[in-house]
Amino acid sequence: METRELRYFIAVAEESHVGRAAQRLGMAQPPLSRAISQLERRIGAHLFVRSPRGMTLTTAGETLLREGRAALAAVEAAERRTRRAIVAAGRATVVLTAKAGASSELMAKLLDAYAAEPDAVDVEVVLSPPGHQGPMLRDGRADVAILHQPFDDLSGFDADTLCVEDQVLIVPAGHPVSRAASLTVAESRSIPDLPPPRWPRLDGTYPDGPGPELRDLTQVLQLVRLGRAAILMPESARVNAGEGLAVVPVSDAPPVTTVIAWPPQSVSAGVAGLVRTASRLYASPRG
Amino acid sequence: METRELRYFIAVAEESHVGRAAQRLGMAQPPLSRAISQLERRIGAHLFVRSPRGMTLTTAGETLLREGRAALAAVEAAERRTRRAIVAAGRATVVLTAKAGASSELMAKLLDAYAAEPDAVDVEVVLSPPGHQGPMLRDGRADVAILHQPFDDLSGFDADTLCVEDQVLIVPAGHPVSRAASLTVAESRSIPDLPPPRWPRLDGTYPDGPGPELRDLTQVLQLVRLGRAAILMPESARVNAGEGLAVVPVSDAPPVTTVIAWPPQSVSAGVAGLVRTASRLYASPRG
DNA sequence: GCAACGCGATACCGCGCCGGTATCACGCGA
DNA sequence: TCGCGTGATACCGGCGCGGTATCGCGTTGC
Repeated sequence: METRELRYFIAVAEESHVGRAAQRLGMAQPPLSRAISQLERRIGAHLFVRSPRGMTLTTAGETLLREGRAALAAVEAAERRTRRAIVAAGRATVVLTAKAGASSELMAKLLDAYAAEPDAVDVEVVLSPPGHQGPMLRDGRADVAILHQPFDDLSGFDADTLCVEDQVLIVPAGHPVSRAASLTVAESRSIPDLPPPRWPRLDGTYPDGPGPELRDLTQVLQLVRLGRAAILMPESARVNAGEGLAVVPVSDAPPVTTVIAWPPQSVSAGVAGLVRTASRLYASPRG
Repeated sequence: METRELRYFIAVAEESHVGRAAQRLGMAQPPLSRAISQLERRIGAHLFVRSPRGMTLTTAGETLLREGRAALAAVEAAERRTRRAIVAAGRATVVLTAKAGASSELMAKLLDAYAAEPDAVDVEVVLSPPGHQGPMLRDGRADVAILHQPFDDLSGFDADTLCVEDQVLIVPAGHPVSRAASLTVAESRSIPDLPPPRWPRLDGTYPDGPGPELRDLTQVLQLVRLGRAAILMPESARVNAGEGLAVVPVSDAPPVTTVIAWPPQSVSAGVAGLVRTASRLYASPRG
């Protein structure tokens, strides 16, 4: 199977409509229709059931969609990382991605310690909204990531645990809720004038809701200070908090585990060194 | 990048020689040469350094070889699993692979328990030599596997622990070594007339050495009875041992952990059910 | 009940790309 | 210096991809 066929199949499967898929792929409908038929003939299975309303996946088709997405991501990851492996000024580079604004103290310590290593390579840090790190690691935009359990999906990655923390609700100082002894997660989500902020989805759009649209931690702390939002965060965020903020314990919030994760088939010297440094600093290997 | 290009690249990288790679691919040398040049131009990096002795990988090339092998395996896995997902007689099938002959009691229990589930699908069991299970899971010849730490590479798989056992050396009854109170691994490998057996590599060939060539546990136990070999195995193998065999503890052999493993992007209903049953029976999830 | 619409499939065509043969350029060893 | 082995280039033929035009068919609307 060629990646071209896989791309075509995924487009049709996602659109459930050959015409729209063709449009998305920038081609005409008939060749796409034919390509899908050829793929079905080569695989030896019907991938879609045709109806006058469009195309629906069969069981085999669902399998190919699930597996094919991962496979296509792997191919694109291989290409991206190869392109990035071109030695720039005699020195390779590693791309590390993390939640924007979070765990800044931990990351500063890690990067400083790694930079002091004799064989350290340059580390490019890419900060992105929560939940975007896993996909970046999977499709090769990053080589190594700081992830957070239980929020991020670690499946397919190797990982070392860096730290475990409880979560607290950060609210504007002086707000009535700041005097509460403790809250539940459900309560923290339904404070009338302090809606939880909204983070962008993978495609960059935002879910509906009353909360403000955000991209990083600086923005959210500013909004909390302005009395426009409340946010559930690991305790360590308190050190960045400063004036104008108060902290309320949340009784039933799960503890959050910060890990350093990497795709196992992608251990360049840079990634290995970075992980080794992290393990040395935080010493509690897992994977 | 197309999988055709990836296959060509991997062949040339592995052969370090365009001509031999072309022969292996069943094509002439010039188009392969051109395809590699095109790939390099499209990626924007030199993947090989050309010498009059052949082709050597650059750093970028090494990255593409490492990542590309995994990516190609993922594509082939997608295709194989799709082909297998064709509903056969109204019933899907799951392929489970395990070391030939080993852990038969555990597997029998697992398969019986699963077959009793209301929504169980057919399970095809594929027994293969030690070390072949991981690759089969990676390239889609199997959906779920019984693996053994620390021998098998679990990276990229999700897994649940089933049991942990110590290892013992199985020797012919009456052999002088059977009267030893305990041995080290090094000692167990160097008993003059009882060489460790040889298992096939992934390509089916055997490493050099004095020991007999084997493919499954039945063969090895027979050979041990005949006084031709000694083998290091988990304790549970004793139950299959029967007459003519003796067991010697091995002091420094690492304990072996039996796990059920599966590729995270490939959780069909059958795999999920099988894993659920295994966890229920052995209850010690690992992630 | 019939016409119009929307869906995917088919027919046909042209061109680009892939793979083939023949040959070249070049470094190395005899 | 010549021959050998390496990969690269030149050129050609055919397959396959993608394009336009059109069909078959089921659904929907009046």
